[in-house]
Amino acid sequence: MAKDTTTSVNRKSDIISAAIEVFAEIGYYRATTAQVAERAKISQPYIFRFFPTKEVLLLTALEVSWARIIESFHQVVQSASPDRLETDLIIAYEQILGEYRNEVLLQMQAQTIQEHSIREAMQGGFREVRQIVLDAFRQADIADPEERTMLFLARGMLCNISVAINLPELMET
Amino acid sequence: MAKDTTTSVNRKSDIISAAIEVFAEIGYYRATTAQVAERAKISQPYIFRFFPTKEVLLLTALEVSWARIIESFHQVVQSASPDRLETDLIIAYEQILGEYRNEVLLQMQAQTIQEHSIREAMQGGFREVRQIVLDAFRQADIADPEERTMLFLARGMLCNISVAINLPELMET
DNA sequence: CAATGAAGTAATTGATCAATCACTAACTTA
DNA sequence: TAAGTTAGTGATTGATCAATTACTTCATTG
Repeated sequence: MAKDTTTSVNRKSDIISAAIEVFAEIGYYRATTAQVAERAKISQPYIFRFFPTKEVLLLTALEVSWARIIESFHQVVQSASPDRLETDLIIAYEQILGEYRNEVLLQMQAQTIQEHSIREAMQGGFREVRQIVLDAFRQADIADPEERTMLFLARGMLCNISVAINLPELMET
Repeated sequence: MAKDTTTSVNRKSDIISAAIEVFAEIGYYRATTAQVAERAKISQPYIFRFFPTKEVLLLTALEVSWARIIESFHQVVQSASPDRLETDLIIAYEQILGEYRNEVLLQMQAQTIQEHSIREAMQGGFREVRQIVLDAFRQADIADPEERTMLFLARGMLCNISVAINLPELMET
């Protein structure tokens, strides 16, 4: 059978992509499942064939966004030379911020969502990213790797805010 | 006339305080005006005698939270010696995070709210805090004041996240 | 071709919520 | 004391939304 280009290969990933966009643009609580469905070009009830609740959809979207950062950092750490390590990690993160801005905006929202499953996903994501960076800094014999890791993450979070509220001077040096 | 301790001196500030708590705990969009009213010990409709909309209430709460940080930083800058400046600013911010955690959580939420008035309040708050710190660093002849200001703000934002998602290792060095 | 199942939707529901309305009770002042 | 003002509430409303139900359409297969 020839591939039908009018039909998506994977409806579930369509819904996740739509949810990332709509949740990021409108806010998780204010966004409606009808808006997600419209973006994914399906009917609103069909979302619930793939996700039992709106919250599980958010959780899945969050996991996708963390996986992208973690995978990207793993690749940098594998291939970068020790003296380019931090620079290349910064470049990788800036690329994610440019190409997957909505995933970062979603993570920012999730920082203040109190639901247990969301909190766990955020803790897990931050913990893993921190560990990857810290291990890489140690491997590269960078001095004071804990502080350098903290400052790397801190700059990243300020960069997020600078993008989110459109205030570039926050990152000026 | 003797002060009636069963009656609040200022209902409006009661409502703002209640809103900061409820919005921070539950999330602005998910929190209801009825919950704010309950916390402020008034009826739900009475909120709308003081604030035309829920959004204006959020805006007012945000302005209160920024004013607290700005005032505190102004005091530190006025009284601190140049070599204690950054340390004292950090102490001041940590005290705010301890005593007025909810105001910081509210600001974190507002970072991803797109409404124009909220966005403006966030830009204005960040701009003013950055300017206070930058001016103080320059006055104290701190080297590379722009970068030091950026790193000061960055550490603050990571500290916010560390508190919000309860992951203290994010700030370990 | 009848039966099965996959893919999808229209219509509905029950709950929730911001905002309004209509009202009362207690003060204040001329 | 009558008239007006301030402080406040109960009841309602119109809109919105997550989730469910009951259905349709179409392709496959025995």
